[in-house]
Amino acid sequence: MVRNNNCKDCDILIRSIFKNLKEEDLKKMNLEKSCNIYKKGAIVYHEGNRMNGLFCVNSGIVKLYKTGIEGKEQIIKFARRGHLIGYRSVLSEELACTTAKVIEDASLCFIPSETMTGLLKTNADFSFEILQMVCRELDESNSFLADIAQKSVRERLAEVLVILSEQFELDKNGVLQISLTREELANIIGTATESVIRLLSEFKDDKLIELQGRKIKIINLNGIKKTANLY
Amino acid sequence: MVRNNNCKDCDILIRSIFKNLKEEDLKKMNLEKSCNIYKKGAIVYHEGNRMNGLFCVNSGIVKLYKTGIEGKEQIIKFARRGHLIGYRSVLSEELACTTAKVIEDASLCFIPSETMTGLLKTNADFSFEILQMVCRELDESNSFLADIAQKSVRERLAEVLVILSEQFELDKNGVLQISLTREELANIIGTATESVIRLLSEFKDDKLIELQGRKIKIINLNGIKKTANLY
DNA sequence: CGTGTGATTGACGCCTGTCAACGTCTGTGG
DNA sequence: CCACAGACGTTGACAGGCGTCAATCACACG
Repeated sequence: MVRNNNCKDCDILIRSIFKNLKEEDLKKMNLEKSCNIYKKGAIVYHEGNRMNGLFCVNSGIVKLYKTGIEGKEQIIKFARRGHLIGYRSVLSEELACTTAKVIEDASLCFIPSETMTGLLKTNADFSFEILQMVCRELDESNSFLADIAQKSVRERLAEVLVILSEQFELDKNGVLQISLTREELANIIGTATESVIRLLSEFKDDKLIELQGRKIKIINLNGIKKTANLY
Repeated sequence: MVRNNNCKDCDILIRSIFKNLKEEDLKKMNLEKSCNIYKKGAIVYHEGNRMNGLFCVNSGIVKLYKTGIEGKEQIIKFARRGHLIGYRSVLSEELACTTAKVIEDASLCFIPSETMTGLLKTNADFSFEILQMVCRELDESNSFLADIAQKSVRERLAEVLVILSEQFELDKNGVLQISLTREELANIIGTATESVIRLLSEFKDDKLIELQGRKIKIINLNGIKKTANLY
């Protein structure tokens, strides 16, 4: 199932990282890209794959993770509307170092390596934009590293709730708009599933959240921030 | 104390990240940069500082760290010959997110922001080179994140020994060519100083290493890799 | 020789991972 | 419509890894 939207009409391309593309760049990109629908559970690419392009997320959510000891997955990031995925391998010309799995039906645009590198070579503003994006990700990664290394599991879980509610917003009832299994929550912060379960129900007892299956309702965000040790 | 070496004669500039600079770029850089000596213990820049340039390490070792809970430092990286530091803040136009402290007398070249951004705007190859560097760092950070999150303190310490012996080589006797306090080792892997001390002496008992003060002699690298759970 | 920083060691106990059993829900096939 | 399998969630028991606290030692420096 292939949908070739016109890049000129794509508000993601126009606004975000691609906002510095000129008319002719957009035209070229439009011809060379291709847009696909991915169902929940689909693997976009696997760790170790040779990549010949990168993806831009139109809609849906894609989970990026590394496979660690004994197959345990370490979640690196949830990519959503406007995010690029797989660019690292294209740019550093290495094999994919993460796996990308769809956790909410997604529409992704595929941009071939040559298109990307062509843009980078000819458009300094675009290039700088990408550079800034990678720098921001680098800082996020380092910050999270420090948290994982220094905080208790309890603090980390609370912090993840804060981060997720910033990234995915809450609906009118305060329910977090991303649905994760307890195991996935555990794989973000590097702990056991059972620990997540126990801590979540402690948070519930503390009136910080309410739980209805995978739905997490944020009741007391400041309280959560406090238990996360964030100022 | 200022030393203005000529960039043309600097083998770091010629070889590494700057290898794609043209004659005229080098000349310009030579005029605009300045080279300083920093003594052990000196702070190059502080977390939160506004940066108006970045540094290239000529010699010595600079420790980059973030300050976390209750002032506990989380070491992100040891920068050495040929490495750039402080570039992230310059590129993403944000305040410094790490502190850079000299742990071995160092000579650093300061490159003003405008010089750097000028090069990025006009030299696509250079720009791409920088992009690749940041991508590599990003992957390193993510990989280390996964390790910290999933491995035991024992495994992490062993892994750090492996990484350090790759980055800083061993002298003819197998002694690691970087001198760190137990606390610094602890601050790399996110544990308590006492744990590092105990584990190091266990490693010694297991004939993996020998200790003479801060000197760590690697005896059985494969054994260390095994306890680090690396293949 | 006093002071300070770093290294060591021991005691203690909590946090957290592991194992196991069981409950719940959903989808599938008979 | 029911039975069953499989994935996920929950709870309890238990041990041990690792953090914390405190005391002591080693060494360098003014």
